[in-house]
Amino acid sequence: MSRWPDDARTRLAAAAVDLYLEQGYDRTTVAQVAGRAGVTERTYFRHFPDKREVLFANQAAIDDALVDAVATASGTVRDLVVAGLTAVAASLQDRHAELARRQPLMDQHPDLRERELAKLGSWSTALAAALAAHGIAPDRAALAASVAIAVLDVTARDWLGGPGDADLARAVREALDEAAALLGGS
Amino acid sequence: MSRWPDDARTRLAAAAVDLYLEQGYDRTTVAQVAGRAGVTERTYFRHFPDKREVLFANQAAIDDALVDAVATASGTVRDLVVAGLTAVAASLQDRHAELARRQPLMDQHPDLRERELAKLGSWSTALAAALAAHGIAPDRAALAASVAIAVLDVTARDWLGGPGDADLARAVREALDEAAALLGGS
DNA sequence: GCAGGTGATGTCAGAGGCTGACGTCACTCG
DNA sequence: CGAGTGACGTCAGCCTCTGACATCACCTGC
Repeated sequence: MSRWPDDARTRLAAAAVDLYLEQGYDRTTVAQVAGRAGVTERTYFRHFPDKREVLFANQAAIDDALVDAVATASGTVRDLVVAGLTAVAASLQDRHAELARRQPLMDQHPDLRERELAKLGSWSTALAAALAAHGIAPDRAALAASVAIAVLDVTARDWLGGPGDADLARAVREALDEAAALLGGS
Repeated sequence: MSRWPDDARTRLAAAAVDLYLEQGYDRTTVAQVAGRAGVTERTYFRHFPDKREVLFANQAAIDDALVDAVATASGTVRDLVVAGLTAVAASLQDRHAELARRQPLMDQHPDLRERELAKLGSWSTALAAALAAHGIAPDRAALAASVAIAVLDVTARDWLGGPGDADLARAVREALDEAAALLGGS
C-alpha cells in the first residue's frame, strides 16, 4: 500500500470535467480542481502544464495510433490518409460518451476550442510527417494532412452530436469524397 | 492637438512585434510593451484582450472581406469558395513583409500558433455561414469551409517563406485542385 | 463663454495562473 | 541498512488580466 493513492492524474482529469461542467470553466480555479482530487494546486501543475490541458489528458495516444496506422499502410496518398483517419476514428469511437460530455465546454469557451484546434494541428503535423515518410513531397504531404484533419474535425463534431454507435470511420471516408467533389475540378 | 498622441493601438502593436522579436515572447511582459508604446499596462488591456491578440490586430477586416466576397459571388460551391479565398489572399498579399516578419513568432511559440489557428477557425466559421446564405446545406457548407481554410493555411504559410510578389491567390486555387485530386475518388 | 457629457487614459487593488526552490516521506535497490 | 528516487507538499513570487474609480482634454448645447 503506497503512500499516495494511485492515479492522481486520473482523479484530476475527472475532477476537472465535473467542476468545469458544474460551475463553469472560468468560475473554477485550478486549486478547486486539485482540492476535489485530493492534491494541492502545485501537484496539478506537475501533471498538466496549464488549466486547459487536463481536458485533453489521453489524446496523446491518438497521435501514436495515427502515425502507426499510416506507417504500416501502403497505396495512394488517399489510402494512407484513410488508414490514418480510420485509426483515429477507432480511438474516438469507443469514447463517444466521454467526448460528448465534455464537448459543450469546447463550444462555450473559445479558450478551450483554441486548445482543441491546437491538438488537431498536432495531428495534422504528425500525419504530414507520416506521409512524408512514404516518400510524398513535404508540401503535398502537408496539404493532404491539413485537409484530411479538417475533414476529420468537421465530421467528428457532427458525429459527437449523434448517437454513439454511428460509424465515424465510414462518415469520415464519405466526407473525404464529398469534400473532394465540392472543391475540385476548376 | 489632442491630449493623447493618436493611435495608441498602432503603437502598441508595433512595440509588441519589436519586443517579442528582440527578446522573445515569454521574456517580454505586457508592461514592457505598454511602456515602449508610452502607455500603461492597463491601457494595453483596453485595446487588446490578452497578451497574444496584439499580433493579430488588423486581421478582423479580413473576416469582412471574406464574407463580402462570398456574398456577392455566385456559381458552384467551388466558385464561391474561390471568391472568398481570393479576397483573403488579396488582403494578405499586400502585407507579405509584415506577416513574414512576425511568422517566426508563431512557429516558435505554441501559444501564438494556437491563436493563429483560432483565427483560421473563425474564418472557417464565417465562410461556412456565407456559404449557407447561398442555400448550401449547413453540414456541406461547414465541410467545404473547413477544408478551404485548411488549404489556405498551408498555402499561405508556404507563400510567407517565399518572395513577396508570388501570387498567393493563384497558389491557393492550384492547391485546391491538388487537394481534391489527392484525396478524392475512392 | 460655460456647464455638462464623453472618451481615452491613469491609478490602485486584487484574484488567479503558473513557476522555482526546497523539504518530506515511502519505497527500492544494492 | 544507507543512498537514491519519485511523488507530493509548502512557500514565495511574477505575471496576466479585471474591476472600480479618478482625471483631464475635447465637444455640445445653451
